[in-house]
Amino acid sequence: MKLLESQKSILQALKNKEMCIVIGECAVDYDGRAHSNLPRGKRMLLIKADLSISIHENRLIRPTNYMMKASISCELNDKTKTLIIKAKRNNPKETITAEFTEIIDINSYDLPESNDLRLVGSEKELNDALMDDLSFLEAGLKPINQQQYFRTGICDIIAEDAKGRLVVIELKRRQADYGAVTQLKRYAEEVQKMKGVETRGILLAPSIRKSALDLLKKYDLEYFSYDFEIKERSKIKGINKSQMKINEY
Amino acid sequence: MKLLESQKSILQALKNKEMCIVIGECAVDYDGRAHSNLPRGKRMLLIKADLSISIHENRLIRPTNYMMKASISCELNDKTKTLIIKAKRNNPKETITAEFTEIIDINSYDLPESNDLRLVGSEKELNDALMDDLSFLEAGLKPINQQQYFRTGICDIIAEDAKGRLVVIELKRRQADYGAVTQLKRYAEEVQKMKGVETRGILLAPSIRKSALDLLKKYDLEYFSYDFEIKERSKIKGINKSQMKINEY
DNA sequence: ATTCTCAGGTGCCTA
DNA sequence: TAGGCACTTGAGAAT
Repeated sequence: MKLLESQKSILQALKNKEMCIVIGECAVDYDGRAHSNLPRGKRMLLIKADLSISIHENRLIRPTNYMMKASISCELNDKTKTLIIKAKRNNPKETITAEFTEIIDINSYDLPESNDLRLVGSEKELNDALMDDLSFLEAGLKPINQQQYFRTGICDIIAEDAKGRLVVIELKRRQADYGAVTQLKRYAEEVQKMKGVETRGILLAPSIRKSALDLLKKYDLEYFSYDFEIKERSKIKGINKSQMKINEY
Repeated sequence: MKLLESQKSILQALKNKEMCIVIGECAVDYDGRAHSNLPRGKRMLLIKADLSISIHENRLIRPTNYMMKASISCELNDKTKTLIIKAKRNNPKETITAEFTEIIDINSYDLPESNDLRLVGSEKELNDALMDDLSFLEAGLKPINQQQYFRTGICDIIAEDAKGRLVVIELKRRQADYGAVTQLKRYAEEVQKMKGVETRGILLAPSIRKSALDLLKKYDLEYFSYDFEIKERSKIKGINKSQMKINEY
């Protein structure tokens, strides 16, 4: 495929905000937050309407190189007989240079930009489901706040238990790790300090890494496991407190 | 484009391990770790040689739906006059169903699978650069171990300082956050307990979030900032200890 | 196969 | 704009 013709196709696609797919032999350099080099080889370059650009090899889901909200240029180098697609941006300052020695195919498509993926089973949704009925987790538990911003982070749920103690809840949709425990610890401390009231911290997750459980115990926090299912909406099916010997409150 | 013809193209591409790009109007359902639904719309479906599959809208770098190492099938539904591409896998058990009501274009390309991206500036590389000359960080600092596996994680660097104290070093290639501090804290405690020797913990990062620095101080850990540059190899340019008032050792 | 961590993480939201 | 964090995180390395 002629390079001049290719250049015209790409510029046209950019102008029309069409999804543009370039197949060809290229070498790719990236410089910015890191530095990478991809030797000459056959790849697919993808430009989207929002000026995101990515270079895909014939493996993996993630592209080898990528940039969002790029300034994209496409120029011919008459000396080297190559077509050079450059993507640049500031903040962070970075550059992708794809030098095509051969263009195998170019296709552009007018695909309307949309954003209508409906996702069920996110943490946010589980959070809402839990807030609907906290007594499910423990009798007498009443919701106070959700997604409360602290200096040290964002606390999933704050509630009050039957004995009037504050309860900080950190919810995870998958196995809890160290991060989950240290998050909960931070929020529990924050609440304790702010309110000066005895505060419990509960980590709620489908499972927990053994070492994270050790840390949790050390911090005097509690862990409950739970199951959930996802159909039309997320639904919390059951809570199991027996995995951990908890002092009876 | 005829659906029957499309089906043949896709099956052929799968057989030949070609990168296959399908453009068309489709609705996509995902069920597995979560559940998602994408209403009918024009999109690009990408199948690669390693049987990874992804559905891209005309925006963002990441696909709306994706699966790696999938079992991919492609069948006609004569009643609904649709072409159905299904991707399945076990562990985790999940399914993507893309139902095409219209195929706009299909192209397949024989792109050899390769894996030759050379990336400079990874944390691993910076780690190696630092290990080459730890005295750069502090006079008299001697490396003992690198990437040591603990029960609680993997410690970047362990060294011994001029006074014979153990030093645990956590290195970050970008701004240090809570996670970096709690990681370091864990490893420092682990080493302290194992060896029964006074142990210092040093966090080394280009910068640190203010709240993370507060936590670090609370834990009696140290923070040094550093600059690095990435050309052929990563190189640590300088270390600045003055950002924090550190007790003189 | 599980565990663990990095990533040029990306993307979303809110103060 | 920066902070904080979820993500069907993905991807690789080590156990």
